Amino acid sequence: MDYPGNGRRTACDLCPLRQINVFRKFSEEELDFMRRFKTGEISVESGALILQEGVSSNHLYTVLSGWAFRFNTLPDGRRQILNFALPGDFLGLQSSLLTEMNHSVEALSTIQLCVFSRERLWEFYKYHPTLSYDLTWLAAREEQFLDGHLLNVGRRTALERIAYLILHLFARARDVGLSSSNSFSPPLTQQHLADTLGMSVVHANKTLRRLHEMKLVHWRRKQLRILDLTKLEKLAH
Amino acid sequence: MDYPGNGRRTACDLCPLRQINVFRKFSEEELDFMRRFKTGEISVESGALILQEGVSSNHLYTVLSGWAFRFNTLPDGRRQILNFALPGDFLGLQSSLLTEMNHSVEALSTIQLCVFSRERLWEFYKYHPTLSYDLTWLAAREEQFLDGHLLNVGRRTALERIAYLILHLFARARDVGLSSSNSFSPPLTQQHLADTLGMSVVHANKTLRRLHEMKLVHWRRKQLRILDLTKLEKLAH
DNA sequence: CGACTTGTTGATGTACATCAAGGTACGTGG
DNA sequence: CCACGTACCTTGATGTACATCAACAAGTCG
Repeated sequence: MDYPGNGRRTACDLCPLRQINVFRKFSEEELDFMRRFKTGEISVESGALILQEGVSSNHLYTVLSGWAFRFNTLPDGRRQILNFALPGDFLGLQSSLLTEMNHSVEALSTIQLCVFSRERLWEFYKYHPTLSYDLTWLAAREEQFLDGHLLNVGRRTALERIAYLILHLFARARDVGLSSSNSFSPPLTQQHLADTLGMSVVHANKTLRRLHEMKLVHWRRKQLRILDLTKLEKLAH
Repeated sequence: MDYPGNGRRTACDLCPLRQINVFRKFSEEELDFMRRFKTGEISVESGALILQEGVSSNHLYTVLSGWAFRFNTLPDGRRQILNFALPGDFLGLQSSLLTEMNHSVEALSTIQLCVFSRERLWEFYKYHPTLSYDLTWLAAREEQFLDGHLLNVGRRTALERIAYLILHLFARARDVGLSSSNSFSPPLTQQHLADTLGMSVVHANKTLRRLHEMKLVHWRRKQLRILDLTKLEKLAH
């Protein structure tokens, strides 16, 4: 494969993210294209919907700052959180490629988004193979995350599940520079935790408390400190 | 979006699949490219591994006939089935785009595969935007399936989970012409069922039995007949 | 040569004790 | 006020253990 640099990349590089060494450098031509592709920026308040199931949005987004989560609900209200979106993540690709979205996206904090026109996605593929390759790369990575979460809720015990999720979130936060050496600030309630891991809030609370007593983590007031990374990793397998 | 025909497509169209109306028609040029991209065909016996976690394969596959499943395991042997592969599905895209596979793929029946060279995937993007668009489309669809499965194991009851999975498999089999009006033949054991839905075999058996008693399905000897589609759909939400 | 046992294997069915997880309810605390 | 904490009882799910059943292969006998 003669594609240059097989590391992490994103599609948005006119934004603050350019500084972060996580993403590859774009060529002048690509940057120029991205500038024209971009239609604006918006800010969404915590708790507000960014994308809604069933609705086919005309927009594509990348996250500039803040957190969001993708989720799905059953008619009776049961909710499953599918994954979290952090700076550099793409939102709404599904509704652009497939006929309609089958999940919603809600902001977890105030979130800054870069807006792209969905209609011009095809130009991506037509004129910019490197950028479209990146897009598929992002889709494949998201798939990998989902594989991990499915294994997590399907086959791990409650304690292991929380450990795994904490490590996943920590790694993701670290990758975009949102963590110090052993702590970060996921804007999650225990309800979010429960809905991500497929359990009730009560049980999530009890289990998290247990992790607390084991002195592996310290999670209070939206601040999460990892006290024993090695043991936590061993617990999560 | 001026991309022609926004329906279902696959990347492989030199193969028997061309007949199936599920896939869009390829242009002569695309067909020619695909012919050169293809490096051969192989047949894999039921139970054998097609791709293995951690190993970075040099091959990409499309399924010509037969069933397979993607799965992940924990060090102690607990297994989670992530999804099933049917004719027309792509296998091994992750290992081509990302540094390594984080799941394995095993044949559920004798399976015929079309083999492509992983090294030349980049040519896809460089010279054939329509085909690379298709590839991203497939990745997005797989992501949608995974979203559905995650909601399933995370938030549905055991009974609902089985109902949902049966409907999912039925729809997929129907789409590639592997079903009659109300029955098909998924080559699954109850162990596969349990590992897909995140439950024990015993519980899968009891719950399936309950679905049987409710006269919604009839599943014996690898033959699955749906007796009451409407009720089954209502149960699965 | 074909039909009839027998043994083996892998999948399925079922019972029981145990345990993990759920739901309601009501507390505290920032 | 909303998120977190915790107690209580209930229910859903697990694991072990063992019985059954169909499929297949090999050997036996009419």
